[in-house]
Amino acid sequence: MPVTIKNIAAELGLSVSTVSKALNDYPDIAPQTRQLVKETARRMGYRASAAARSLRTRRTNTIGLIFCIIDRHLTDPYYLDLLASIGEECSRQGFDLLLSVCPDRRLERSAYERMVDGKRVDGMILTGTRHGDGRIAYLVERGFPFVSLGRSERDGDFPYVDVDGAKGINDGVQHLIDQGYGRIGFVGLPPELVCAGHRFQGYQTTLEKGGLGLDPRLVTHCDCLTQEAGYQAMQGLLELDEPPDAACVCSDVMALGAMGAVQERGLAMGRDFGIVGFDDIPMAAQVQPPLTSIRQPIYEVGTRLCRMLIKVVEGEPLAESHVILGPTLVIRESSGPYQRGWAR
Amino acid sequence: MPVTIKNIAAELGLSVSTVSKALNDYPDIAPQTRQLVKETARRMGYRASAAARSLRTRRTNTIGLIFCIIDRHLTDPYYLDLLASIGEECSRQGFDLLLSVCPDRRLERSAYERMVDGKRVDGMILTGTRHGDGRIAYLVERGFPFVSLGRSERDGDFPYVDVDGAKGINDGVQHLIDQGYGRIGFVGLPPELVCAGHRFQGYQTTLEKGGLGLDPRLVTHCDCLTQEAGYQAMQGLLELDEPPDAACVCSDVMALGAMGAVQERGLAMGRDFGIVGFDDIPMAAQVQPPLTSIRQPIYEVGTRLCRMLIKVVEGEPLAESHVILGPTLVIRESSGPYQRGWAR
DNA sequence: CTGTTAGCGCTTTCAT
DNA sequence: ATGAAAGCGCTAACAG
Repeated sequence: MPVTIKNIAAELGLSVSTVSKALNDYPDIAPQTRQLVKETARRMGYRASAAARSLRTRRTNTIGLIFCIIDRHLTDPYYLDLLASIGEECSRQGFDLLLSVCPDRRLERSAYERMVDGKRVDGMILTGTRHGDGRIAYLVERGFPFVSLGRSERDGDFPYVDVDGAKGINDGVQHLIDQGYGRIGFVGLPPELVCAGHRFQGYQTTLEKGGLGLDPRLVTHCDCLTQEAGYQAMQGLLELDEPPDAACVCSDVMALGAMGAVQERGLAMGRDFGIVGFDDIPMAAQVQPPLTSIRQPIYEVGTRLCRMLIKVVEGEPLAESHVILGPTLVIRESSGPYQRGWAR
Repeated sequence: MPVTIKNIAAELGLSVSTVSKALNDYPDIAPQTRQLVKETARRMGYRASAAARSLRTRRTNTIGLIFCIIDRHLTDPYYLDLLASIGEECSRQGFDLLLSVCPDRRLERSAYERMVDGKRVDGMILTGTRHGDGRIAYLVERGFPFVSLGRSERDGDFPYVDVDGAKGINDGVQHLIDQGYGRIGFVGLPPELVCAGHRFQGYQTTLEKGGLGLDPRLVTHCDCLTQEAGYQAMQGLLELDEPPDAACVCSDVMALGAMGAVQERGLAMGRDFGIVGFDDIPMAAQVQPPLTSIRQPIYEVGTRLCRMLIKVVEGEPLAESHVILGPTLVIRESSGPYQRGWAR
């Protein structure tokens, strides 16, 4: 039998409203009464009913997160860190995290409706903004608080945290150029993702800056962020008449697949062929050869997203609502100095 | 302005109860009325308020999951699959998943109280049962529905799904023996975990069965499931006067660290020294040499846990409440046939 | 078949 | 400083 505010009131011969006020630190309650009530509550093992409170206050102290697992297969370790960082920050702030894993893009909309219209959460965190993102349109239309990981076309409308993908790829491509690679391919993210474009821009700009023309045949992308897709994409590049001698691959998981394709051809990774990945997942340091990768400060991203959202939910002003964090190039052996024909 | 049942009633000139019943498919409602109500609800964009409904029905349609990230550092990919499988099954069944990431064991209790006593969830999924597990005691005492991933001392009290760790380790150790390794070490899980004991038993039994005595100096464990801990543990084993020539390591993440320690000594993995890991995380297939590992059917575990819990919550009987699933040995190169002194 | 009524547990005016 | 009362949105007896 759960103990309610009413039980406490009865126990103490007080009214429920007094008890409620005491518990919530209202000023117009005698200090001793407050003390007494709080103690009794603890003694009786009282916990406010989340449903009742939320019905009354229209606040749930919960934030929502929906992962649509096709969009990036949930196996990507990237997501674990994101989740851990968001979860930890939530917990520090006394918030809960309502997570929905949606196995199909067609169910995504209704997952959002469940959370938002069903008033299960106070705010949402969006990840992986897309071009013409229906989720953003929906949330903006509803006037529902949210923050996103990633910019979009509707920049002014909402707060976001993003990682500077152009800068990241720039560093990666420049590094490949510096290592002597001259024909650098690009394996991009699914084009529907807004960040896919930023990264491509970084590629394009850096090639031009480095005096290497952009050969469109060297540009490809994956439709999902899996190793298999990376493998296929790299296969495609290697089968060209004039294949690349290096590639920037926009996710480490994809890059692992790409490395497989390269090695399968008997090319020596980091000599005949250079690869730079993106994300710097733990596995990057473990594979053979270790994968050079563009590290996202994902823990900080998650923490800041969460903090910003809670501020928005509580009606506090945001110091900065559009945050762009810098990635870091982590150099390992997959991008060693080019030694043409080393393996032959 | 959110649309409520009352608005629909007003719109249609019906009573709220009729609308409610129509929406919830009560039998005593005229088919046409039901139809009309449902249509209007959709047209007006109605979504039942989760709080109101849950206050009334005492059901939240939400299940709870708390990760205490020291117990197994959340970076372990194992957790992603578990989460994905639980999340997906939840979503299929129309349930939400309330996740709490608790950064400190001391906060664990209050995380449970928030969810359970605050009636935020209908049931809980526990992972990583421990000896004298306070969480189990608490939930049993409260009479709160839960299922656990892993057995415990209080077996009869609650439903669980577990993986047969003894069998898994048995297969792994036997495989090492078959490959010609004769001095097989053991790097165990934190001893507080119930499954740590099962796995050790598997080790012990198999050694005896194989006629190899158990040398206690070859048995060690990690206090947390990180690569670093695995590295340290293996260091310890290799520094012995008579070091092992192989080891069974109870988690792949730990095993990766262990491999590092082995290779650092100039030993050839899979020739001088054999390693078998546990979990079969994706990285296992990617490292050099690929890691032989005992695969847990983690996706099935998650799905079944979720299904069982929902049954319990809905008061349906469980066909089987104690499920033990079999692991599978996935043989790769880290446990190649022993070739003493190959590297020298 | 439909409507009336009561109340889930809590917060919040407004009186006292 | 405390209490009475209303009501958040919904469901579930019970009448009609």
